[in-house]
Amino acid sequence: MPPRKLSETPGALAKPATISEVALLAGVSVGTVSKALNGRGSLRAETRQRVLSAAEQLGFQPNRAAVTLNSGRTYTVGMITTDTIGRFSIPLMMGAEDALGAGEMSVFLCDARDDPIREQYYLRTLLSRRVDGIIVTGRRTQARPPIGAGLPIPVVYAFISSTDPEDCSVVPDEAGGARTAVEHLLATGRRRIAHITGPERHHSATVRAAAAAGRLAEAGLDLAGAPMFGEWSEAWGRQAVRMLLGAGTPFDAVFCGSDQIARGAADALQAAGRRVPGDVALVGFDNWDVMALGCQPPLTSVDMELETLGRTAAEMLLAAINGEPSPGRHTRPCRLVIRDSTA
Amino acid sequence: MPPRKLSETPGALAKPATISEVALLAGVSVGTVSKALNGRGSLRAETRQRVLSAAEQLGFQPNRAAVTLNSGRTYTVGMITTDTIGRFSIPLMMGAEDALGAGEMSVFLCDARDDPIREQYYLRTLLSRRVDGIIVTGRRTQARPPIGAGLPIPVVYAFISSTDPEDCSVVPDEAGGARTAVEHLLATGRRRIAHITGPERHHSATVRAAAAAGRLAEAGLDLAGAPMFGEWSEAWGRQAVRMLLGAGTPFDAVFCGSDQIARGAADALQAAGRRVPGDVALVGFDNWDVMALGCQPPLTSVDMELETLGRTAAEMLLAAINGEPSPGRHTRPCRLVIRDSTA
DNA sequence: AAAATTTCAGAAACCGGTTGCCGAATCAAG
DNA sequence: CTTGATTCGGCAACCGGTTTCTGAAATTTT
Repeated sequence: MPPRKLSETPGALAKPATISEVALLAGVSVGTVSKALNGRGSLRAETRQRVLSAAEQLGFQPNRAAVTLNSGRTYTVGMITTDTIGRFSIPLMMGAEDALGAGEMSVFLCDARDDPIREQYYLRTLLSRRVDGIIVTGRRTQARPPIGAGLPIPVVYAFISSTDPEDCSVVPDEAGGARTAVEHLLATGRRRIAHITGPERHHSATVRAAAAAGRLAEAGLDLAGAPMFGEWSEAWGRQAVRMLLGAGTPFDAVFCGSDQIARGAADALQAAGRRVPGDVALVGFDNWDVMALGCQPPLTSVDMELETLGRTAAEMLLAAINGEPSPGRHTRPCRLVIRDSTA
Repeated sequence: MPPRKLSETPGALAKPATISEVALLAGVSVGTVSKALNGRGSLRAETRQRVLSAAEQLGFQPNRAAVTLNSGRTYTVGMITTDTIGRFSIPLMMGAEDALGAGEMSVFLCDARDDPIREQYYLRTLLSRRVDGIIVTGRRTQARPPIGAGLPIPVVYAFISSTDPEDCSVVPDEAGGARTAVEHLLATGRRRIAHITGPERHHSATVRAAAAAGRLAEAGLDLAGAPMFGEWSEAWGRQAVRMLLGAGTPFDAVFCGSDQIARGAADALQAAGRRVPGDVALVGFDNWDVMALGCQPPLTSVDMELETLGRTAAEMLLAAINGEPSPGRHTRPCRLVIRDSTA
């Protein structure tokens, strides 16, 4: 039998075949077709085969709307990114989409763009479409109010988390990542470690700074100078290093709150004649390939394993849909990727 | 009336209300409810109001599967990214999602990951879900074979294009962008312009290189040396500049095929003691903010306006769904963003 | 050969909405 | 007061599948 085309009339917009057309062609009733295609009931092997080839001949694909109407299941989930789709959302989404696709689930993409009105609009849309569940993601790990109360379907927060401790959230262990970074610097013999990071109002910045200082304290050490809060930009990395050099504080390593900051720091250090990693070791955060690899030398960095995080969130959502919820906040470890900037 | 919750029993997974529950509460038949909510038929104002408040009280949202079943419309489109979701796909997707959301359409996200099998799987899934249309995107502008023949629904290619000239494709005018870049360099007095770009097998690289050389020829000039094909990386940008300097070819500007290459070039130029833009002006391509703004000095760059491109593709798809297809290849202009690297 | 059992496929209800048609109630005209 | 026109809401078919129930035909048992 030759491979079937999706339509007998290429170029024309043919209507998809329905089950009754298959029934007609096979000379049976629609109920029989349904049983044959789904392996239900008891049918003669010859009948089943006749139905199967009729279905194949017509390129029959069951109308999911009709299936949904009986089963109540849509095999569909919504993914809401509370802020704009960006660098952090992508690996999350890819991991989630991959895990959901393997479970035969399709994903509705909703970009709320930091607008609560858009967010509620999307929520209503998804509920009207009777999605089986919802994944909420965002650019920041900060906790946020639940997207809705008493929803008829399970919700999982990924990267971002919900302020309701009963909600299921999957977040990276940023504190653990920061501790690992500091441990690595200590292990390579550094003792005067400075910290340059993002805005103090950002949860990630304060958590990482506190964890870094905490790990140093365990070793009987302090940060070289106070943590330097600024922005998540290369320009701030450059500026902070110049301030550090100007202040005369001795330091042999800088742990940065992001790879962008670290890259700016690397540039400013080299401009000032300090060698990396000879004079100063450098650790970044995010393991963003274009930054970490584009930097000279390539950056050691903390990877939050966002794709795994997204996958985990999706798996938890699937479990919740199947009646096995995982309430509460779940942290997942970060991974230190060692490159030349600390070699 | 107090604002309604989505459910009367927060915490529990309440089933969504159906139209017959609304009918029961309002004391009318389901047909009447449908007419009241959709403004059809002729109803007494009092009856309509009674139905509306009953619906609101129950938080009624019509089951889209049921609506789909009799209208045949799903108000849903599929978006297939042929390769991994990345830097180029994101603005495209955001633009498309925005335009579609305004048209009350929901978007299915499908990441084919460069795998033809995944691609066909997603295509079948989308057809089974009876999406109203499909947008195909990809990382490269290169033409690709149509995703399917004789499909029952319209398809629009965005950024990427189809080899079938009858298919609707929306692509950036890369050649025009390259010409504009060269024109800008000429206008600022540069005459010896080198070109560093990506792999020769990439459509984008050859098109841009040819357009740049063509525009120079119109001015009676040649490129400074042959176009340098390599990779889309900073490392290649650095290496190519060193080669250029080593060869002794005089040049006062470099037009780069990407912002990453341009940034590498900037670093290598400065390391060799050439000032940007004093000695050498630099133009990138893509206008990728983190690269163009992180670079010192900030990069002049060609913006392909991908978000607009995505929006246009979505609008063409909506038109096609409404019976007004726009067959053929549609190019959209690029925009030159001028910054300090050519000031 | 008649009765009991098993096999297999069709009829019909159902999921949750939409819509055309029809009849009851209301009102104006004769 | 009867007739005719109009308003308004219910009934039922329909969209495209799934599933239960039922009964005819085929098979086995006595």
